[in-house]
Amino acid sequence: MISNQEAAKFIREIGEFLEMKSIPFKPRAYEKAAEIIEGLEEEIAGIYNKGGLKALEDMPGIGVSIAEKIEELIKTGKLKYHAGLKKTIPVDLESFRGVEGLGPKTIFKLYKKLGVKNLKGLELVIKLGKIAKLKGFGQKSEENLKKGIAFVKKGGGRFVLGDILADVRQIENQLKKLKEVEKLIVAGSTRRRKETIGDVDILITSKNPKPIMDYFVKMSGVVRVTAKGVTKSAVKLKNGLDVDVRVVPEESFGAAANYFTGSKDHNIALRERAIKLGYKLNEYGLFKGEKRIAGKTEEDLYQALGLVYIEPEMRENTGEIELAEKKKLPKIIGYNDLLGDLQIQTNWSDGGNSIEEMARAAIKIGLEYILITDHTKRLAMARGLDEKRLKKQGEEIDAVNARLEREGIRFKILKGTECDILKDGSMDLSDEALSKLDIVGASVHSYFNLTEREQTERIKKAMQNPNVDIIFHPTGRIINRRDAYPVNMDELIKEAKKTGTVMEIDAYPDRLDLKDEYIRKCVEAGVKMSVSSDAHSYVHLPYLEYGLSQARRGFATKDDIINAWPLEKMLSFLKDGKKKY
DNA sequence: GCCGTTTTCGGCCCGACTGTTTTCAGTCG
Repeated sequence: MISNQEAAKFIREIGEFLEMKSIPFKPRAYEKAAEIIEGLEEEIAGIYNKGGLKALEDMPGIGVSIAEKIEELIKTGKLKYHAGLKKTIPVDLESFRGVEGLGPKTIFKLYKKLGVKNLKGLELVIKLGKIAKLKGFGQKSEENLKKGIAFVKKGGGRFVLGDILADVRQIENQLKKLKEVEKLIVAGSTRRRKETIGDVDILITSKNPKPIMDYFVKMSGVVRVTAKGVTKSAVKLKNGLDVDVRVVPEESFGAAANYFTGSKDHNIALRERAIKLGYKLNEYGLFKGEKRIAGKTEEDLYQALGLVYIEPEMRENTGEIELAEKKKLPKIIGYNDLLGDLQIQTNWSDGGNSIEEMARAAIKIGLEYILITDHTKRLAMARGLDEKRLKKQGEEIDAVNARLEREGIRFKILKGTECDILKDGSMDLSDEALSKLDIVGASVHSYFNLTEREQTERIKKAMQNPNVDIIFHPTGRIINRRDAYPVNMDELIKEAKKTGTVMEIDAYPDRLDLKDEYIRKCVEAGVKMSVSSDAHSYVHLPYLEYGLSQARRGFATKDDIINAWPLEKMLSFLKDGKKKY
């Protein structure tokens, strides 16, 4: 059966072929449809099997013509229209994907003039020095293509937010020190807190932008200047990160902030809304004819469009605009709302610090409680605890709690575990040992290659254990390194609801597991979640911020996140939830 | 090709920058 990715690829390529032929408007329609298909959570083949052509046509951006093409793809795995186009222009579009500055028109020109059909062919003609001699091309175009190819081959270049946010904040602070800089924000996917970001967009207001641009392109760490103008410059840093700076007039700051924060889909939806209301929206403001009616702040902009303010993390055009229109946007959890951290490893297993060190670090960042969750014996590599050592650890926790109390510190260390879920769904520790803990977390660390059915049953069985309170990092993915294990999340969420089990949002920067779309599903299903750092050292505690970003992207409120609740409320919720089951 | 509070035809987001041109096409966000 054809996957959403594959179907989207066919549709997108049709758009690109039509673009090569300079056919107006159709390319956009195909591109849009491809994006819709790619973004679907459900399998398109499943949608078709359930509801037929009609169900496809009912999707936004997909009409009769594209629906029929999808039908053909699902039924035959092939698409005649696509094949016909590819026959007349036999280029491997996929191979060029991601090369900067190389769009359909250029690919077409290279094919017609030089017979280039794929990336390899392009590399060859570059080597032969044929590009620069082509009409419309020059030395620079050849250089840029070369660099673009090298970059793609190096691995695409999306950065894990948590890996580069510190660098970004440093640049931010450097620029803020310039006296010409008035207002400054980091916009783009960084502001939306996407789990990975492609580049960084910085927005500045200034009456005298030239010195800012001069400074920016010479900042330490800059290896290449890709654009330098009066209002826009762009550089590449040593670590491969692209950073753009834009200078905008003060009165346009809100509109520009909105525009450069994106997402692109959110912006397009806002612009279409503006047009419907008889306005025009661009990065300089909201205009009625020639007159600017809003755009100094984002708040006034949304208001003028008849919307309540939408937090950056929610701006993905996945329903937030409709909710804002009806004033039904949820009040998402804030960055200071956590009272505890429910996943912390110590030097009892593979952590770097003692229980007391972790506790004192948590106190310092304002938390009121933590749960100690060292690994269990199956993870021998991590010096996992058996029942005996777990009992001993409990004694140490009691001792540290007593010490803190004597010092008059209001703080509680809870006894817990990150218990391995074994292959058959049973627990790595005895029920007796688990029942003595305050909170039990359970997680998968082995047999990632089970079938979806087996993996789903395995985790469901863990949820059915009356001692298990939270499923840690429920999908096991590591961003940029390892995909989630195959598992049916809808079924797990249903089972979590049924059994009163909490799902974790692991805040470790390359985990962020659950991801935003699953968080939203939990919110909708009324399944509670925890946001935890998974800290293996006290320096990891600030990772909670990334978990909160993810929770906000998933529309979670304080009410959805149990460690935003006072200790007693949280503990009694966990007890009751499992008892009912 | 898609869409609809200007609806079943006639619009489709919009501006900056680059590299090549010598007024603009292509790409990007």
